[in-house]
Amino acid sequence: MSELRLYDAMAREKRDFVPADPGRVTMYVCGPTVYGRAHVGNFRPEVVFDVLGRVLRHRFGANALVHARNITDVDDKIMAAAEREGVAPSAVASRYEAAYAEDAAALGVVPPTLAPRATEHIGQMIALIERLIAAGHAYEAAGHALFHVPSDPDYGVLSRRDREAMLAGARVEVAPYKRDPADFVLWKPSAPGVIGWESPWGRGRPGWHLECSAMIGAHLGETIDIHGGGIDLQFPHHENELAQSRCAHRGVPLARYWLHNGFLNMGEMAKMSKSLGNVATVPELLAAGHRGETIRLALLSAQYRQPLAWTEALLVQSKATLDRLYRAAGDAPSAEPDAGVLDALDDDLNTPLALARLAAIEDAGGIRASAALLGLLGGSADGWFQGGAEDAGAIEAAIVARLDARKRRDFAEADRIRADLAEHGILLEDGAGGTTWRRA
RNA sequence: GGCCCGAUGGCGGAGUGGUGACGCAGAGGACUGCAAAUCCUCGCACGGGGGUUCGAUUCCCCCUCGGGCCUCCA
Repeated sequence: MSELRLYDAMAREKRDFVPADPGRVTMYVCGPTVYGRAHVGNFRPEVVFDVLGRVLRHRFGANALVHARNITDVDDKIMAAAEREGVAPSAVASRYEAAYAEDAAALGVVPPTLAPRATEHIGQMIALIERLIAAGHAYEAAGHALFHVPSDPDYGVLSRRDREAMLAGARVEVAPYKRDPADFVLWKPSAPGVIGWESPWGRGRPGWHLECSAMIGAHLGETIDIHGGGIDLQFPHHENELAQSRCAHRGVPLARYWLHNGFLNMGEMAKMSKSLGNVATVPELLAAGHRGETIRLALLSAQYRQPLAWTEALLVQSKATLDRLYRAAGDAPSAEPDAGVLDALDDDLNTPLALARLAAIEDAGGIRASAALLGLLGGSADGWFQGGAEDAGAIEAAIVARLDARKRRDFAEADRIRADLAEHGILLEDGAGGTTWRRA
């Protein structure tokens, strides 16, 4: 077996993946702020780290992985949405948390081991701030608690930001109560009537970066193996998270490997969406006739760090690829995964190469087992080709009528029946064992 | 403006200092009443300009274009 190698943003190179404890591999991926329906791009990390989870379980054992993905359920955008709708922020949060789970499930994502919510860890967050203040890394000012960036000589190691350049390019006015322009909020005051919790610094709510540090500490430990998220989160979110945790934990690093997925390039879709006044969400894509597994394959068609051009054509192509794979896999039970596919995934999750090798596998059981590492081909071939079609009985009847016509050599009638079915999205195939049908 | 990443055939996308995977689409053939599926064959692409080198798509520099970040966007 080859070594699993992952590109670590901290080292800026691929490194052999060696967990601190092979019996308990810990992975934390930044999850959604639940203020609205997430679009497909939001699910790239979800699918990518789901594949990584599958690879890790294959390598270290089915129960060896602890995979946490947070839900940010307190945030100004949630409050704004609640305000608009005249409902409680918790109502907005729980609605979109459910929607997120539903969309992720449609893409074949295994629910993470843990899905902690920010609002359920306020106590831990307050305790973390107190530790930071006691250690001289944070201070209180005007009802806020702030992290003092100059107190941390290692600040910036992850994103390698040049402090001067950062300040020069700052687009946002510096709040007057900050001791240093780079200081960031750990806790901020809540006005009466809006969501908030009592704290040593008055009634308020946590800053964005704090929850991840607190929940990682509470559920996974001081140092985790893998920390993941979108490339946009590298700075400031992960940098700040890292600084908070390291400073609160005597300099112990927060994560051993930092992974960031690239963005979907929404060029064409964005244009399409713009004219429709919305963005491409999973339910919209499903309603347009694309299946979750098709969307999943499309999301895996580029290596996760690369940008991926997201287009309608990509979905059409992904569907055709699945047709072929399901046909090749048939009803074979899962066997052993292919070494070539494993090697490709071991090389920093090279999913396009894995897909290429998957296409070359001869043995059906090997196809299924290998596809399972990618979270594909989870269903039966019949389910893929015929599932969801309405009125299978009528289709069967039409097939019988067509066979009868063919026996009479009335090919005009036979072709008319076939064309009629095709108009309803049903394709016929005359094989050696008789005529079968499938959805277009 | 600063920092960072990307640019490969019609499309998606691997990979590499020395004859450029794979998939989808397309073309031709076999098969079929005709199709579909399957099998065989084919298309000969590394953004532009310099440089290093015996040789660059691969390394270096510049340019162009696209994307990300620059305090709460996956």
